[in-house]
Amino acid sequence: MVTKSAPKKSAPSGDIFDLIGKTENIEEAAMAMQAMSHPLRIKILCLLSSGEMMVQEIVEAVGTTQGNVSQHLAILKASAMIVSRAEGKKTYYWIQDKRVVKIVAMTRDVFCSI
Amino acid sequence: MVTKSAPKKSAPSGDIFDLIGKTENIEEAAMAMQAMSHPLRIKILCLLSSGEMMVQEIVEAVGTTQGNVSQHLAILKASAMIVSRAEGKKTYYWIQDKRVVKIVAMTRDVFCSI
DNA sequence: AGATTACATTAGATTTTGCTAATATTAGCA
DNA sequence: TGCTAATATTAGCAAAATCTAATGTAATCT
Repeated sequence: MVTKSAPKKSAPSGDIFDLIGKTENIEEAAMAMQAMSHPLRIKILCLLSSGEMMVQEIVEAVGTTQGNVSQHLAILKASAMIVSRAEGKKTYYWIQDKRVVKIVAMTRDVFCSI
Repeated sequence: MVTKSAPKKSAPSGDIFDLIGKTENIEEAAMAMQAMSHPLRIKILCLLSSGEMMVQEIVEAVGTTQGNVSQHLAILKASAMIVSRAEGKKTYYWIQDKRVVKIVAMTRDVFCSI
């Protein structure tokens, strides 16, 4: 995840299409997409779109085992989709960059028919 | 891919975040993400972002075998990322819904550091 | 300290994905 | 018709992803 405190893109215009056509970063983009390309992980991202949650809450919301949820949370965290904070026995996860939510929402908007 | 000739979303406000929180369509969104989550397929989408191309052009641009490119094109087409038109021996592929390009561009923008 | 709660990690089996190499198909041309 | 060009499809294998079930770890409580 790139913080926007300093300009990072090659073209400074701010146009989101600036990167298209370049062949750099393709691998990173593919890895990010892959982190999002699982129903359970998308569900977790949607849950976290309204704020932070602890693991047990996520487990109850998605309906699978705690171990499995931890695995998926680890994948999302490794790709910088989410961040976490430990508080006693509990760990809270949340989405730092709201653009992640926007990417998921756009994808649902474009590809889902309901 | 949902054409926008009629309202399809549950809330008519047009807000892209309307879908977040709902659990429908998660599978479809995950499948769409998965179709995009390969470096070669992202590269193809970026190539097609500036207009249609025939297979041989794509093969030359991405540097792999023709069979492999056809396989990836088939995956993109099956998920409605791209469409195609046969013209004699040639087949042209293109992106119909520019929001696909936007999703890819946003992902690169958010997750790539250059 | 011992028990419990909340979470992370691991191993192993299964499924899916992706590549290569070969073959099929279809259109146009000599 | 036979040949070539453009693309699609298939089989088989290697690698990656995913799940289940079990175990590890650290914090809290009695």
